[in-house]
Formats: sequence, C-alpha cells, structure tokens
Amino acid sequence: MLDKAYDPKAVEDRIYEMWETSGAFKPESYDPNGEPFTISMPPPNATGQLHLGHAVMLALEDIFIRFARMQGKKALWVPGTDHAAIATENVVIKQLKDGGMKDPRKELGREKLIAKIAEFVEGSKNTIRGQVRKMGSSCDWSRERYTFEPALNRCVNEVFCRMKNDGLIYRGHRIVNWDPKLQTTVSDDEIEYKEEKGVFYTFKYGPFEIGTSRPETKFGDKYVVMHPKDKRYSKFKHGETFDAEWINGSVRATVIKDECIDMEFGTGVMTITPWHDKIDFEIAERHGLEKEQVIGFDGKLLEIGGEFAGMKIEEARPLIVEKLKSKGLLVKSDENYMHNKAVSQRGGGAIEPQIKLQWFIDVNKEVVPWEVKGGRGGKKGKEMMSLKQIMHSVVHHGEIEIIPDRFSKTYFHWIDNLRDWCISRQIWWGHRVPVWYKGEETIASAESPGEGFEQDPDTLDTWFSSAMWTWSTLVDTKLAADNSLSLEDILKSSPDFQTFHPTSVMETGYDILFFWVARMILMTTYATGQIPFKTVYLHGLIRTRDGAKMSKSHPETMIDPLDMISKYGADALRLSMIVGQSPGADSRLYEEKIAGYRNFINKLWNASRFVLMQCEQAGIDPKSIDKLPETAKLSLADRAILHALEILIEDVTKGLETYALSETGEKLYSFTWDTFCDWYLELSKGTANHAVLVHVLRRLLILLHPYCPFITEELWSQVSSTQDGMLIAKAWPKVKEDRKDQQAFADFQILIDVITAIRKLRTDQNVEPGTEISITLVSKKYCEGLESQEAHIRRLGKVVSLTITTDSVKLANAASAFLTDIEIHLSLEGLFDPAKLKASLEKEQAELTKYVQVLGGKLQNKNFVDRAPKELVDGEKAKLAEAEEKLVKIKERLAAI
RNA sequence: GGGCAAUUAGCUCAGCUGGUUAGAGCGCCACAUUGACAUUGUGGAGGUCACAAGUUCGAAUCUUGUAUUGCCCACCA
Repeated sequence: MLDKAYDPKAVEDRIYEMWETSGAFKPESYDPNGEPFTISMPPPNATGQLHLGHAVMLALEDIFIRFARMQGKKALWVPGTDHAAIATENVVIKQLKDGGMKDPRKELGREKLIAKIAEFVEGSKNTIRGQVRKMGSSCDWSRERYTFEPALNRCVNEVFCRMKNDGLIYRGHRIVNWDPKLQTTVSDDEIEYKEEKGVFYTFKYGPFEIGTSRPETKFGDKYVVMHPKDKRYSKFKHGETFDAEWINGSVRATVIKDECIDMEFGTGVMTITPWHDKIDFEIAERHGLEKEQVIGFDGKLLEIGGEFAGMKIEEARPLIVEKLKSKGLLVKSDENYMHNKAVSQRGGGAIEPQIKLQWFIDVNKEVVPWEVKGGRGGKKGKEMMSLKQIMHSVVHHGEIEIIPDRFSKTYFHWIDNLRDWCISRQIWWGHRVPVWYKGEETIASAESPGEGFEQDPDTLDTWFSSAMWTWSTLVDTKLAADNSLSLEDILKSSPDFQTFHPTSVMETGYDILFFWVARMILMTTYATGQIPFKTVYLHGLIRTRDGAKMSKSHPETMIDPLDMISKYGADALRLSMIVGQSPGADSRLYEEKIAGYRNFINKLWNASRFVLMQCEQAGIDPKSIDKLPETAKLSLADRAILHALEILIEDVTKGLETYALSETGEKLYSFTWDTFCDWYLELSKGTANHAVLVHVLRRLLILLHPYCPFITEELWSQVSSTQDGMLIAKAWPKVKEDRKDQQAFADFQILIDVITAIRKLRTDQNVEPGTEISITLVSKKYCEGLESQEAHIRRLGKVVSLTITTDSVKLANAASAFLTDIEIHLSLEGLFDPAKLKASLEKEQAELTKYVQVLGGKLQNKNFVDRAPKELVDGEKAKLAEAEEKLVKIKERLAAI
C-alpha cells in the first residue's frame, strides 16, 4: 500500500534511472517508422549552475518531447553544453586571480590557460548534467554534445572557410565595441545602455562653438562638420581650413559639410573623432578624412594627449576641462545632461569604440543560392540571395513559425537594421579563427598550410558555433574526424542529420531571439540548405513575486530550482512554471505557488491511493482489470465521468498539439481535482465501479505524464495493466466517440446539484446530527447515485437517513427542467428553523429579482429581440419564464412561513 | 525618437473569433472533518474589467484617444 503522502525524494532519482537505463529516451527504442520529432536543447553554459531560465526551458521541452514520443513519433531530444567563450574565460580568470595570480593570461600563456579552462569546464559539465536530470528531462544522453568538441570544431572550420571563399567573410578595419576591461571586442547585441547624468560642455573652436560630453576624445579633432543647408554657416565652404587654438596649442582644422548633422541639436556644428565614434567614422569614410587613435586599448590616453598621456579617461576629463577653461575656451557647461552610456553586458565595464582589424560576416552579399517558398515574385527555383534576405524570407513565407506571432515583427525589424556581424574576439577560449598568415599570404584552413605560417590569434564569437547547434550536433563524429570528406559529404552520410533535421521546435527565451535564433537561421540555411527548425517557441522571463528580475546581485530574490525540487519535487516545480506562463510573456514565480502544485501532486497521489484501497477492499487486483464493463452496466455517474474523460482527452491532445501548455495544464488540474476527486471519487464511496475507477485513473496518468512525469510513472507501476510497460513509452489515447454521453453528463451535473442542495439544507436549516429524515425518490436512475451518496452524508453530518428537499431553488429548477421521470417528496416537518429558512429564501428572492430585471429589460429592448440570433432570444425568454416561476414559488413559501 | 505589450478580486492571473448575473488559484472569513488527502472538504465575502469617446440590439472583448507600467530597437555630437 502507498504511503499517506507522496515523497518525491524517494521516487524521482529512482524513476529517472529506470528510464535512462531502459533506453526510453532513445528514439531507437520506438517504432522505426514513426514520424521524426526533434528538439535541440539550448545548451546551458558550461560554467556552473542551473537557474530558473534553464528549468523553464527544460520543463517545456520535456513536455513537447514526451507528448511526441507517446504519440508514436520517433522523438529525439539532443542535450549539450556551451563553452560560452567570454563568460567561461572570465570565470576562470577570476578564480585564478582570487587564488593569488596577478595576470593569469601573462603568467600561464595561451596553452596553459586553455587547459585550465578546459579542466574547469569538465567538472562544471557534470554538475549541469546532474541538474538537467533532476528536472526529469527525457533527453538522449548518448547523443550529448558540446559546442567545443572536435566534431563541432570541424563544422566551424568548414563553414568559416566556405564563407570566406564565398566572400561572405572578410577582414577589415571597422569601428568595433571595445571592452577595455575584458580586452576584447563585443557585439552590438552584447551592449547595454545605462542612462547617466553627465556634463555637456560647449567650447570655442576657432570661429565655431562646439558641444561635447566627452572632452577627452577631442585632442585629435581637426574637422568641423555642419549641415550643408545650415544658413548660419553658409559663409563657410566645404574644405576650407582655419587655425584654432585648442587643448595643446593650435590646430589646423577643415570645414566639412555633411547631411547627417542635426541642425537643431546644440550649435549645429560638431567636431569629429573618427577613431572613437561610429557616426564620426562613417563621416570620415565618406569624405576620406584622416583617423587618429586617441585612447589606447587599455583605456588610457595615448601620446597625442600630451601632458595627459597615460591618464585614465575619468581622471583626465576634469583636468582637460580646467585647461580649456583657463584658456578662455569654455563657453558654458550644462550639468544636467542625460546621456546613455554604453556598458558591456558581460563585464559591466564602459565600452570604448575603437577601430580594429576584425573578421566580419557580410549579410548583404547576394551569393547564396536559395529557393523562396512559393516563389519570389512568381519565380521558381533557386536564386542568389543575401544572408539577410534568406533570414527574412523563411519567416516571412511561413517556413518557420514564431510563437507568439508578434515576435515576427520584432524579428523583421531587427533584420532590417542588421549590419555585418563582427565575429572575431580577442580571447583565447573558443574556436580559433582558421586563418593562417605568412608575410603577405593569407590562407583560410583548419590546418597549417605549411612551414612558417602563423594562425590568427583571435577566436570566434561564441554564437558563431552555437548558430550551428541544430545540425552540428547531428553530425556523425567519426565522419567529422575524417579530413578527406567535405562538410557536404559528412552531412549526406550522417544518419542522424538525415533523419532528424530540420528540427521540429526550438524552444528558448525571447531574450535570445537575436543572439541565437536569428543566427541559427543565418548559419544553418547557408551551411546545410535547410531551415534549422520549423517552429520557434519563445518563453518569457521568470520574475519575482513583485515583478522584479531575479538577479545574482540580490540573492534573496533568487529562487534556486534545485532547492525547490528538494523541497516540493520536480513535478510541482514544473507545473508551477508552466501553468500561468504564456509564450513570450514574463511570469512571476514564488514559493506559495510551487507549494500549491505540490498539494495538487499530493492530491493525485491520494486519489490513486483511494482507488487502490477500493480495489483491495473488494478483493480486486487493479492490474488485472483490462476492459470496461458494457455501457448497460454503468451507472449515471460512470457514464458521466467517462464522457468528461473523453472530452478531456480531446482537449489535452489539441492543446498540446497547438502548444497551449498553460491552458491545457489548467484543464488537467481542474479535471483531476474537481471532477475526478470531488465528484466521482466522492460518489464512489458508496458503490464503486472498480473498472471505471481504474480506467479513468490510468487515462488521467497518461494525460498528466508530460507535465508531471515522475509521480505519474510511479503511480502507473501500481495501477497499469500487467501487459503495459513504462508510462513513458505508453501510447497516447485516442478519443472514443462512442464513450461520449452528453445526456449522462448533463444529468450527472443535476445529480451534483441535488447533492449540493442536500448539504445546503443541512447547514441552512440546521438539521441536527442523528435526526431521521425520510425521503422518497421515484426514479431508479437517480437513486443509485444518491444511495452511494448516503455514506458521504453520514460522514459529514451523521444524518442517519437521506433526505432531499424541494426547498432548494436549484433543485426545483433542476427537477422541473430535466427530472421529468422522477418525483421528489419531502417531509422535513419540525426540522426547520423558520428564521433561517426565511433569510435564505429572501436572499434567493433578491438574487432572482435582480436577474429577472436584467433579463426583462433585455427582452423589452426591441432591437435585441429583432436583431439578435433567434435561439439566443428564445433561450433568454425561457430563462426569464423559469426565473419568474421560481419567484412565484418562493413568494408562496415565504407567505407560508 | 521608433516599435511591441500590459492595465480584470487584497495577490498571481484566465476570459479564444463581441452574446447568460465577469472566472480560477492563493489569501481572508465561517463551518466541517478520527477510513484517500489538514498537502483536506463545504460555503461565503470581495470587481463601476485603468480612463474617455465611438461602433453595435449588446463591449472586459472591436475602433480611436488619454494615463500609467514594462520590454525591445535606435541614439545626438
């Protein structure tokens, strides 16, 4: 017999191990002819801990994959981890520094540092693996991958070289976002803007006045730019020069006219610093101007700063202003200037734009053959497109569906503004740029082309390799190790790639739509000619109860999924994150919510326990039950619950197919608790139909399994039929139309009304415990249910024998409307408390009067009667008549008191 | 500056394409409870659906505007 309360700790690890060792996560264990269904797990960073974001992702994907598996599909979920270039390198460097090392990069050198990081990652991966298992994730561990393993490195090198040969990868001097703290470039998307109050200075510059919030960059400024149509400055000609007194003496400046200048802002004139500003850089490029570096990569001023050289920006700024002021060049300063400061998302340090020689992916070059679904402009067949165009096309033409749809708009907007992607990073941990130099020669190749060649020291942006994740994880590792094969050959002969790609659904947070999802589309369409996935399901952020972001800097706001699992169980945690969370929207999580679902899990446990006890008492082995009795032998309640069950199967199947997880979860919750436990099990306390009990419970366990796999699997082992195997591999039920019985279900609800009325009578009229009440029921149909109810009533109120009352309006209503074949006689003489009865009748009267008024008014509205659908009007009329009739009866009864 | 969303009970949220007297969970109040379950049961209180105008026989739902909040993108020297 089961324990009184469900103990997840005693169950979860054991069940998980049983699944894993049995091969239940492997698609090979199922019908080889099943339709393939694939999910690539977004690889958690190999830096450490599982957080709630991962937990949500794992729960959602596990539901998708379990449902697909039970539907008979060949379901594959590929797990893995990400080497997370910058993030990981930072963590290890910090650890080494904490351990007393001053500059780990210098002291260890490239090879040794990489070895240290690799060692750290190995340990960390194990932690993550264990935590992913704790969530119940049914992924195929035999196919686990890592973004930095040899096979994936091979893919990276192959794609890089191909892109380079196609002219899609180029090297050039561009303004990049330089992070002086981390000593590397970061991409546009890795920058955050923080609003900050600063000072806006206006200086005299020759005959002009110029504004700036960054005087420290102004040393090398020797161009003044203004709008060609600005009348204030029409006397100055483009290209004319003048001398101006400036920070460190006089400079020769040139006038430039450019349309990008906003005449409204400041004085309408600015000087430019092409080395340290994207816009200035573009102006300089347009007019072929000189560019000069002012700030070094260490964030300190260079030689050009004269007396300020070697100083940090923050130190130098006030001194520079002071100097300009003493020279009489400071016109004014506005202390309340709000501006946005660029900050590195990872390192938190200020971003300094710099010109650097970097590798880029060209997103506008139209050299990739691609066939637009449905034909672009009526054309069929492949045509040359740019990466940007392909990314747009596959979503625009519905080859890839984004859920929720509104993110498609955001996606298009992002694509429209997409610039070339800077892919080189100045760190050591990551895929090294496969380019070799020897004098003037530059060769793209994975291996050294020969003597005297040196490899580019940079590594690739971590998203470059994760962008290949859906397919690089399906590549056969042995084939990938064979250097005589081309990437195309490898893909062609990799069975997993052939079977499981494109993947079915990509589930991830909306915050990495651009970082990752968009880049997977870019990289995969280019490299494989296939889309990476058919559906993108985006989940929202989990926030605190107050709607704040959970952040590491405020540990008290963090909910640790592993804590919650050990406290409430993985099933409860999963439900609490899924129900109430709609795609693309943030949701809030707090402990009470998780506890609520723990209660639900326990309720399910006890309901099963009850079923087992009933069987035991009747001497029936639940495992031997394998079919339902004939319909003729079923009671009304049986037929009603079977009907409700079929409807539930229909709803849940449809809900899971359309990714409506929250709604479906709620339906399962309410069926389990309200319908199964509170109605059917209560009724079963008198006369139980064991076959039906077991049948409904089994079905319910199947339907609940994707949501809460552990408890359902555990209970399944108790109630499943002997020929059934594990629940994880059980076939999803099909809806049986002949089990639907709408009439029985409606009648059953009346029965519930009757029960409610009895209970109400007991409280309202204060029936003493032990009082004998007589009842006459004529319909056999309803007697069945009521007899069994007697036990329950006894337990509740110690009423010796059962009574039904027409005092209840609800019951009178029900009786007159549906119970045409029964008569209910009541005798409750001497049992009423007249005052209480009066009060309850009056209350009912008031409610009804209000109802009648509303309804009456509506029906007197000519427009409503004329224009609303006829059935609706008739329905309303009938209801009004019914309500009025009831009112009359209540009046009579009140008069009688 | 551009875009996207949200605003419904004390709290967290449902309410799909307009149609009964607007729902659930938690919390609160009352009562009950020794045979599945106190991780429980029954009942109750609590809402001019942010505001305004419009469309309609009928609006939480559609339109427009306003306010507040959140997010994304761009960024001004």
